[in-house]
Amino acid sequence: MSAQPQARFHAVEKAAGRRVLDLRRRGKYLLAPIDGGLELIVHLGMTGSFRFRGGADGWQPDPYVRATFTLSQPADPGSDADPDLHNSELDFRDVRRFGTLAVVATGDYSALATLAALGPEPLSDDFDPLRFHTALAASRMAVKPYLLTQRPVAGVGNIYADEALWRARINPHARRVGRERSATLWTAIREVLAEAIEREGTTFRDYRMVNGESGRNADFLVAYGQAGRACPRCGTALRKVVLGGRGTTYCPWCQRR
DNA sequence: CTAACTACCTGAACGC
DNA sequence: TGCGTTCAGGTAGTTA
Repeated sequence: MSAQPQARFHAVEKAAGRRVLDLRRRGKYLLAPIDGGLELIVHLGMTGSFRFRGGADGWQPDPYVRATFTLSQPADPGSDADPDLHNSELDFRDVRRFGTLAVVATGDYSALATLAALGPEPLSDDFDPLRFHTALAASRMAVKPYLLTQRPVAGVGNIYADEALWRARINPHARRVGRERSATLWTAIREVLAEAIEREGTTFRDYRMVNGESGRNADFLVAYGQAGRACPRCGTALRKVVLGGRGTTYCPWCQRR
């Protein structure tokens, strides 16, 4: 692989020539164990995407490509790798350059504090409603910024936090969330994420699938980006505030404290 | 230790 | 048209 030296790129040159052993996801992080006892970690940040060159969408690199992975034929004949990918070039495009690439010792996430403290996978059995309530009860933060820390549950960002809190009728400023409401939020998070995944993501501008297609979830957003519109439940105008430095839209009636 | 605030980047949309 | 301001899907670093 080749990459520009960047502040948010850590030891990426160590990935060159390595074989990718696996490719997994935890929250918003992509994790690829590579040989040599190493692990390649990718975070797309706000505007990152992966694109294959020369595919059906005709993608060609532009000035926002920060790294390129050149994939080679698996040396192992028994590999399940796709031989069509031989010599393919996979670009990491990232307009705002908030994305992260890092190579670390396998499982050593000490250089990435958020990953090291990452909460359970929201759609797995590890995401337990009682433990979720315990985490919310232990935090002194407002519930929405706390969700964005990735500690109570992995993978909930600004869009899905607003959507889930609206669905659960919880005020984003709330610092105490009872057991019943925690369970409602637990369900809402799983529903909101599962529906967005079913629609292949939320595209405003930069987010793309690897084949260049947009996700279809943006048209289904009820809260995020809908300030001033009528709440679909009660008709009250949705209100936008800044909370924890992030734009936050909610229904001042349904989500009253 | 937690929580709050700032920095990091570029581009699009908006007001004048 | 042009220019300045604000905002954007996120996390890492610093400070209290």
